[in-house]
Amino acid sequence: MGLTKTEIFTDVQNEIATLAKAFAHPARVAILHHLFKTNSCICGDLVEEIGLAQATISQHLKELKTLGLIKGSIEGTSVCYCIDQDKWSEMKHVLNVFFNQDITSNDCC
Amino acid sequence: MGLTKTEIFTDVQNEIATLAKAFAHPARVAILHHLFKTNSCICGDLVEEIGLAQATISQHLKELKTLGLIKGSIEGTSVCYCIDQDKWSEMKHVLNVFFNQDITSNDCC
DNA sequence: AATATTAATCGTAATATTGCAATATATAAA
DNA sequence: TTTATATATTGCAATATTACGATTAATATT
Repeated sequence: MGLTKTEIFTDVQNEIATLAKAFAHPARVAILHHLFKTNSCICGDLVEEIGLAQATISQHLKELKTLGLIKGSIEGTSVCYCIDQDKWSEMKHVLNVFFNQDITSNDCC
Repeated sequence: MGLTKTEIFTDVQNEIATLAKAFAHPARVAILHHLFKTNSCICGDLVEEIGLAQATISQHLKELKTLGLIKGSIEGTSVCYCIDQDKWSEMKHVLNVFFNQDITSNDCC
């Protein structure tokens, strides 16, 4: 099928999955890495930096933008992208709550 | 294509993407939620708990097991699954290093 | 206005993922 | 040994994702 049955899961479960999907492709991880490293707004450099076609990078940027993790502002003919710090913090919080479930659990097998 | 070009990314980038994929589907998040909540080893209850077919749950369990995040031990006819605490901690560390890149960066647009 | 530059979008091909019925396997119980 | 129970595997069908060339759109430059 390939169709996730989102309706049978909780909102939190769906949110975690949606956020995780952002990092589930190395190209998007690389884009975020680069945006952090340069600490400035990058645009077409990403195409050069990462070895993928412009259309592909643009598509990955769109996914990250749709999620709200990055934002872009037009500067002349180019677009300046950067991390959305607020959304990034929010994402970290949601995922950390999930990741830190283990603090009270024990091994059992 | 649908074929990720893993060779053009760093090992860390690929590792982050691979780990994130584990959480990129709500069914796997639900499985992990349940394994934590019961704090004991669950097997076929997951099929009942989550509303997916046995074959589907089994497939998701396999993915989590392949990644090493969970482990299963045979107990009679059933299989007892639980979180692999060591691998879980390792995963948290890798992802947190990635998530905490933001502490030194500023907004720029 | 004409041209160059940059990024988004469209269309398409190929691979991946999700889900399930059916079947296989393996152990427990009778 | 037969039967029941539980899980894994196989074989699809359908949808999603990845990637890219070509095109479009929008602004800058000349």
